[in-house]
Amino acid sequence: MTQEALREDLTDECGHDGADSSAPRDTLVQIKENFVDESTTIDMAEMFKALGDPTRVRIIYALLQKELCVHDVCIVLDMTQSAVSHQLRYLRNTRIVKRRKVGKTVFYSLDDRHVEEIFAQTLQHLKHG
Amino acid sequence: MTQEALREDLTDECGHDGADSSAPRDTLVQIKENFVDESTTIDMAEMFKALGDPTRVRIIYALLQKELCVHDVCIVLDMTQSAVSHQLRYLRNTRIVKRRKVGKTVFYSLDDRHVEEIFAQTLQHLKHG
DNA sequence: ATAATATATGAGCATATGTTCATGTGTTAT
DNA sequence: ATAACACATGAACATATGCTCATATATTAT
Repeated sequence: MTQEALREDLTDECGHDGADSSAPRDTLVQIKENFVDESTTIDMAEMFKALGDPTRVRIIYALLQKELCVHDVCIVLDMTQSAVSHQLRYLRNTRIVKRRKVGKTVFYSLDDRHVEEIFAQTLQHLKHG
Repeated sequence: MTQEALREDLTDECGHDGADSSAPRDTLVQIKENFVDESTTIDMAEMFKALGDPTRVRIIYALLQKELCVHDVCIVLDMTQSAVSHQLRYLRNTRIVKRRKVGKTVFYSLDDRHVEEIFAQTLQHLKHG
């Protein structure tokens, strides 16, 4: 998208008449251009959504400590096998966890070292607040 | 909660008969004990949930670059004032953004340096995948 | 005071989410 | 082959979410 096109696109959608915005229009155009592409924005939101549930947070906390089979996750979280399995699938689709099958048992573990960092940063944020 | 009580609590909820779990029971007890407290778990999930929406991700991206008034966020995101205002409130309640009022204008900015780190880590995760 | 501007918010609605329940699939044991 | 076990999954249901619409609040200008 050209800078021209973006400029045209900056018509007002806010129910204002556009007489004044506190930042100069060029600055706003610049901010819009500096965005990562839309698909990445959506992917980031998907990633955070995957982490944005207490059950999934607890699963990740467990897997941070040790690779576990579905059965053991059920025990640690005290939840039904179905609920846990659904959530593990969710986390697998987001590439947060991975599987390893041994006979009829499926072991889950974290698929990414970044998750640990993200958790650490978030804990810092919560303490700071 | 004592270790005894936890051990008692580890009855099977998964529709299994508990004959075998791949990790020894003591290990599972240990994993359960190493959890951060439940309220922190919930807070973390709340935090991620706040980041887990494309609109809010875009707002944060904008504010990462520059403090902006509500009106300007509307322009940059091309969304209605109401929708933006609702989302800003959400982010404010989660302490991700803060307000600064000047006359009738309200400027929003990020309330926490950790958010930038979390975003960076998450982008790394997405590239890795 | 009246109007205009900037933002905030409650209600309503369509869609998404998380769990349960029932059942399916794949593996091991007898 | 049959049963038992470990896990996966579709349907259904209650609740949560994100937007729109209308309206409220607060500040500034005339």
